[in-house]
Amino acid sequence: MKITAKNNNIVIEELENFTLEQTLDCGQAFRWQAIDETTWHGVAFGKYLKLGMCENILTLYDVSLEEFNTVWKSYLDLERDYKNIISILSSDPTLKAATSYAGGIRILNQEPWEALCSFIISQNNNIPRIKGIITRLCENFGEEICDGHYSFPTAEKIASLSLEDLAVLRSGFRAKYILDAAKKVSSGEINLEKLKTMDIDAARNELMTIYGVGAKVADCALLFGLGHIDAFPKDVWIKRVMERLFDGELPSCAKGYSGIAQQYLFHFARLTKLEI
DNA sequence: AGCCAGGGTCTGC
DNA sequence: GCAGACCATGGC
Repeated sequence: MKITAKNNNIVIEELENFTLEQTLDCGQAFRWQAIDETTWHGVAFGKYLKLGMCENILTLYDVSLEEFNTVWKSYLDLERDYKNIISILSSDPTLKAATSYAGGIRILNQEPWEALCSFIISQNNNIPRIKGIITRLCENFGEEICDGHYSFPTAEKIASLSLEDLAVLRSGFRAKYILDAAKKVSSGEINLEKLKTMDIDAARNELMTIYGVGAKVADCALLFGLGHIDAFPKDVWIKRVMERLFDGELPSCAKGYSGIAQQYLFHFARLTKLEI
């Protein structure tokens, strides 16, 4: 991986195990849109980003080296050695097959509150509708960053709202869960930053004190927002995978990387519908 | 048209 | 501890 700054852009060459479509549209984040075949844009950490990829060259448009180093390098998980992880996972034939379908996925390091709130919305829901609800959440209660692009609203902002205010989301029974999470986070009753360094089981237990947060939603927050790379969220697809392909348990080679394995398997399962 | 969706809570055994 | 009803909404 070779990083250079030119013409207000950041250009990353020799980047392997990364594709925009798989990373930005694999169901781990819900706010990225394709502009054309090679270009995507969206908002994270309150900043708008447009990025494009041709061959194995990634370009982040209109980004300073400082912004890249402090925000996007970590967000896109560019420093993790996925090549090595894939080779470790590949000692199991099923995981190897999954990585061959989904080898361009990176686990995004999202903002803790955005990840938690997004996956509360995700429960018993489908990805297109999740995206719609989150779009309305940001457009109604976030800040406009540049034309038509909004930040994810803070927990404080949402905590100041009522259930009636949230009706515009059309999020159904999830609205009361969103409110409770926002209140617990904004009051400091739950300190998301602290959960990053906490033992994963203790952190999960704290998250599950939120009304409407069970093990699966908690594990998504841990994996996608709190840096717990060994969290293993079990949604309906992963449950099918575990039953049909693994006899209930992940192979031992996935130890320490179960979150990454999980995302490869999720993408693989949805893509193939397990009709394999 | 009806099943399903990156589930969780509550109730009743 | 565990199965089953129920929860809102809309994508396909």
